[in-house]
Amino acid sequence: MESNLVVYNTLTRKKELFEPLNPPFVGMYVCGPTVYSDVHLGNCRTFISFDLMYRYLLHLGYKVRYVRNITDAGHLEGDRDEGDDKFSKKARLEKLEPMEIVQKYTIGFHDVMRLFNTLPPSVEPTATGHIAEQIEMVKEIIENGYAYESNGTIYFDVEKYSKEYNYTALTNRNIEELLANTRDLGGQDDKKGRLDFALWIKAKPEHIMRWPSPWGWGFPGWHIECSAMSSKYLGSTFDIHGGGMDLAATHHTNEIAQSQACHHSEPARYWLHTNMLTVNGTRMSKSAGNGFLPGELFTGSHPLLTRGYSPMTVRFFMLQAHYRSTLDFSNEALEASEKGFKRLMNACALLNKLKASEVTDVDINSIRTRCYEAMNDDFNSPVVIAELFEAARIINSINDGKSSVNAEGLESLKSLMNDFVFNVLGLKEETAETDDIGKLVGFIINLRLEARANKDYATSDRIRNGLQELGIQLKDSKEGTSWSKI
RNA sequence: GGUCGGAUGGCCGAGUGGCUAGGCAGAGGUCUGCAAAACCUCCUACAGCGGUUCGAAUCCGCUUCCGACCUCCA
Repeated sequence: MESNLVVYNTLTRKKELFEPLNPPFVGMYVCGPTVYSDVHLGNCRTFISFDLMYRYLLHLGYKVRYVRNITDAGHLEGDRDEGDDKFSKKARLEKLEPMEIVQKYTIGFHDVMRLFNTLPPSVEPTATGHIAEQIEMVKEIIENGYAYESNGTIYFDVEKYSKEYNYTALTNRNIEELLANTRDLGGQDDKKGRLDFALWIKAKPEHIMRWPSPWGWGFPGWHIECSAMSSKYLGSTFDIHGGGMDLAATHHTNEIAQSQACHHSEPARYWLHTNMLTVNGTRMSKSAGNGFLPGELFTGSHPLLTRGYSPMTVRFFMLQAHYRSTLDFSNEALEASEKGFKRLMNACALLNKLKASEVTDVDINSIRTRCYEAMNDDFNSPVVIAELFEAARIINSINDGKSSVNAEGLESLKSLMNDFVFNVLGLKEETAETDDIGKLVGFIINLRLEARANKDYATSDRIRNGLQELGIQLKDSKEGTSWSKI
């Protein structure tokens, strides 16, 4: 299988031709959410970005196994041995069992992902469902000499590892300086070096989420789950590993170290990182308290919003920016996206009503070519959208009788929009009109038509204005009156 | 402090050596009973200062400002 897809690889800080290990199969692992609270829009952006990539890879004909985990094991709030695990803390606050918390927010996450029209991953493994695999991996890392036990907790020995491997490959930082800082500040915990991180953590008496292990009762460190689950489902080396940029420095760096220490091979060949969603220029995050919840966005209940925006408006808004750029959130930007999205959807709807002519004076194939070029250039969805607006202009122009297409051109226009708007970008029409409403509106339109024929414009306008208030907009043209939801 | 990434027209955002996206907003026009939608036209920007070049928003250097990561976070 041949493709010209080029992706930006964080490992090399360059765009590289994407060549799967075993075409046509592609293995892609994306770090999923920690389900101890509602996902916010920043999380959603990442998953929408990877949904775009997943959809495009599928569109190109790859057989993709897309693995996205659910983190549901009790990781600590801080990096130290002190403090609660997030689930237990939340469980106490909500007076629930930790696994009730997990269930509640997992369902919430899935609901939101469905609203955003993301395709479900092929496998969605949970950390708690793979404790045995994690323990096995920790054992192997110990056997290979890259980890040590200290009071029932197992730490990864970063200093030792960094002598043989490039620990800072993803971030390009100077390991000597990092280690130097480490020793100065050392002293807390039972670690040898402060860069060392826990693979397995001994449970304190108050910890509810705990499992037996060769080192006593405990729970896995945060990073090991992704290493264990990605290698289980995708092999010790797979094609794409993705996640938010904030995970690169710590989580992904440690994942690479664990996998290398265990399997002696790079876990993934292409590391793809999505950029942050910002509010007033600052990163949206759980801890900063500036996170928008999807629900607040859809209903407009967030204090910073003047009104609500639909899931597809938000998806479209996000796809209008490249996944590696930061994207700033504002009312104005959302409003602009909402109008643009409707324009695109209206054009798609019009497409089914167009009639073919004998001649063609529009060029659809070059638009399609440019869409592929854009997607092949590191999934450049904003450029694809720009091209689709050009197609929308053509569709409207044909509808106005100012341009024409032959049957063949009309078909390629239809497949263009179907492929890119719906399949690749994953957008969908939200104003699914039921037959009943359609019949009702049709009946009212006919009544109004009679009024207009009698030049009774007062009645005609009253009907139009009334419908407008109910969210239905009438549009008069030579061919008759059409309508759409506002 | 270290590492990395930014600064694009009224706003949001692509691009990244010559052809100078796109959406929204704004102006004018066509159409229309009037609207709406649509179409056409206009508004043509790249933080500042130097340098390289026939040519730079795009490359190089400096300056200013902003952000992310280095601590849980997509």
